[in-house]
Amino acid sequence: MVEFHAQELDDQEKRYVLVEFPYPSGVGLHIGHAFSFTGGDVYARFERMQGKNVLFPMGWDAFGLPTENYAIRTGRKPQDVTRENTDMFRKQMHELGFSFDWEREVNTTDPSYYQWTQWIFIKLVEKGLAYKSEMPINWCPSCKVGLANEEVVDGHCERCGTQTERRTISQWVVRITKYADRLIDGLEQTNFIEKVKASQINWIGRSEGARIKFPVVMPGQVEESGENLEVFTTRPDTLWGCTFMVVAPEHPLVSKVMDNPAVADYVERARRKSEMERTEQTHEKDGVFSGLMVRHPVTGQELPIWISDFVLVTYGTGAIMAVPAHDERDHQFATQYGLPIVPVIQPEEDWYFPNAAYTSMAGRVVNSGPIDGLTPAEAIPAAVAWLAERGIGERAVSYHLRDWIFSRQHYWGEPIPMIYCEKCGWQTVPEDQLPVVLPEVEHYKPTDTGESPLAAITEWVNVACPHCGAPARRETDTMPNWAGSDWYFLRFCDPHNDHALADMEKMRYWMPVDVYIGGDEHNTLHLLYSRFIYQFLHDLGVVPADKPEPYQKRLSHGVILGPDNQRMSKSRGNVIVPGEYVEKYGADALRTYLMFMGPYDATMAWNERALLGVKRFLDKLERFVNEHAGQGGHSGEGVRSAINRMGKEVAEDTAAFKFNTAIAHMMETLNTLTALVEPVEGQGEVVADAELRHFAQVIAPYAPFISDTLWQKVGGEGSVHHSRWPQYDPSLQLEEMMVIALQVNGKLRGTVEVSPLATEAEIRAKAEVQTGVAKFLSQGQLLKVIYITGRTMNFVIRG
RNA sequence: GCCGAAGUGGCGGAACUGGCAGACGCGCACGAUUCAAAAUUGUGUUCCGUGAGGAGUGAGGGUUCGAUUCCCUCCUUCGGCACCA
Repeated sequence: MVEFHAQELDDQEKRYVLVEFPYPSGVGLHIGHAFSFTGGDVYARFERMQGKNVLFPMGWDAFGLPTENYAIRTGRKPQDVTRENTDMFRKQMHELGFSFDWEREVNTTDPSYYQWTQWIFIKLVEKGLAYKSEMPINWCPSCKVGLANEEVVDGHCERCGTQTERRTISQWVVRITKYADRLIDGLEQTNFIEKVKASQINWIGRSEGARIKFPVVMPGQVEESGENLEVFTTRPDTLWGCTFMVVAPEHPLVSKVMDNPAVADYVERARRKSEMERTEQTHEKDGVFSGLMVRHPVTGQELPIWISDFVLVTYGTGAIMAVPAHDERDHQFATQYGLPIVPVIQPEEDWYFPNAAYTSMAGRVVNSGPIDGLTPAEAIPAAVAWLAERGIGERAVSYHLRDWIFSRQHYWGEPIPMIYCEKCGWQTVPEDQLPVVLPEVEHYKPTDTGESPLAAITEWVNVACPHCGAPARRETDTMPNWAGSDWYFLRFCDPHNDHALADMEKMRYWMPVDVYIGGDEHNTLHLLYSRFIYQFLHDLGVVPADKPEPYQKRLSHGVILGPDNQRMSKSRGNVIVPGEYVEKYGADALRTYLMFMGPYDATMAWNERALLGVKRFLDKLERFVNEHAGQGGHSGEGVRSAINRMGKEVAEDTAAFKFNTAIAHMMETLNTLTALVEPVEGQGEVVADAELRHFAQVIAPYAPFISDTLWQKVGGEGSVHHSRWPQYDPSLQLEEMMVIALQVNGKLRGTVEVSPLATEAEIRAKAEVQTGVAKFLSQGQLLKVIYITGRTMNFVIRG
């Protein structure tokens, strides 16, 4: 098999083609891998044949729970399991003919790799972007382990199915929210498809509005306590319609009234509710009056503060001003507890407020002092300005995006390179002591305390404080799965560097990734996290200053369903394993079929009959080449023009990732050739080796194995994969006749065959005598004739 | 609810910036080859109609000589987010 390596700092044009590196699971490559990698491989091979210097790397995102679980279950070392799995994946990738540059293979579990993952974390700490905080986690009482959100399925532990609960433990948190605006703005410099941009923007969830202070009045008192309840709202124009306040059960103010048994009871019930129940949209809003009041900062009215878990402590300030006339949730709550509803927007249509909230932005503001008469859109900035002048409120922005919990209580991940000293607090591990190597041990079972299994390894945990030398302890949590994949595209530029994550000049040459192929499931989190880390590294000055974004283009490949049109799963028994089909039909047939199934980004069902059809095509091509190889002489005109056109069409489609139509063109061309060589009155057209070589080249990216065999059979030198794509010759197409569609009043009435050199008048003369057309022309008055070059002639008549 | 994508034969899907709708493949039908079957191979295959012809790209309107393509109104499906104030 031919090997492929990217050239270092070459003066050729570069192309960095990246497919998401896989998690090497124990079951081997699945069909989804085969599908997405084949797309990347076809494109990479095609670009090489266009003369580009292509970087098409592969590696392993090998930290992760399945390996850890498997290791725990079987008592084996995750390191060994990973090695076996990656060996299997690599072998299967070879069988499928993927042209990865294996000299650049990386593995996130390799200490020489995660040294730099740890280095990035240290930089985050140094820049104040990572901090330790008490954060709630999902806890599985059966596995005795903290779970990441993605490990909780419908409120249950992904591994054992036990219902999870929430616990609060101290964790490392990364301030991704600081980059929220940059992560939105940076999208403008990419050409991701709309879907991907939208999901990123959606996830960040930026909303503009105001923060407003409401002075708190303690129970039984008339005077304000001096304390303020601050709320965030996107509708400051409705402030005058606020009739009560609601705070989340976890809001600090609530602790002051916990001696109220009704409050204590409600807070306890809310705490026990699972995340599922709390976010269930349909669940009834219940709450409890706190006994506290606020003074409306504008009207001076006293308003009650309620406690309810429909208000989230994690968003805004954890407290809201309720405007039941103009917010559905507030309306529902007010109706339930008989709280007043005061409209302050006059709707354009009839509206009966006790029935529903009027949330539209159409209408006029009323009963609102300084902003009366304005439309809500005008009133929002006016209200903010008015409040700001009086020190009551100010413009504010809020995000759905939350800071990123970076700790995992697992063994099989990158150790977080931090040391805790009683005297000095948290210290980063000095850079020259990186990597902090994950110790290989016999027992890496989870502990009862919720700590990572690493906590049990005292000889590893106990260490001198890097600052004062006193006895200290290592952080025993590890990093999340995302950590290693946040920056791997940089490492591919320079995978063996031991002084830096990658050499600046090499990154300058290769970055950004030109095309990044991956699944929809990574369009939000992985893409956001890795863009954030890249932007952070950009601020550090360790990646090229003129490249603010890591990925130029993002392509999300589709999904292959089982033959039953359902998602593949073991339980359904509809799983398709690529290896089986490589054996049965060959890698070329499987690859070509996968690319032929439909658009690259579509969801499509597996169909073995259709695969057989592709196999038939390849066999037919092989037979055709064998029959015609070494004939000598020159190909006929029809043959030359068909092959010439195919080269152009396949190139255009492949470059645009329209693999299905590219293959259709090849099939069509083979059908044409078969017809052309058929003897008509004695002699069919000749097919010379030169044209057969072109065919081998054009199919080479799709069917790398047989194309090379065919190439050599028809006199190709070396490997077809090192050859240059056949040149398109426009002059060959000039000899072909054109078929012009003839219309009368836009309806097809016939066709006429003309030379490409024919003038409009000549075509018209031929067309007018065409029976289908002539019939109509004689019946009516000709108004005008519209000719679209090379396509249509339309006769507009009346009568 | 918000955001995004998409509705074309029996099926997967083609159709460049408005210009022959159904390329290519699957399936199906009939034929060739075969003792027979498989494999291979030929022809046909949007629907209605014997035919001339007519209808037709989710539904309804519009613009245009001409609309799968552009505009408006609606319907449906899929995907993401969602008590986010």
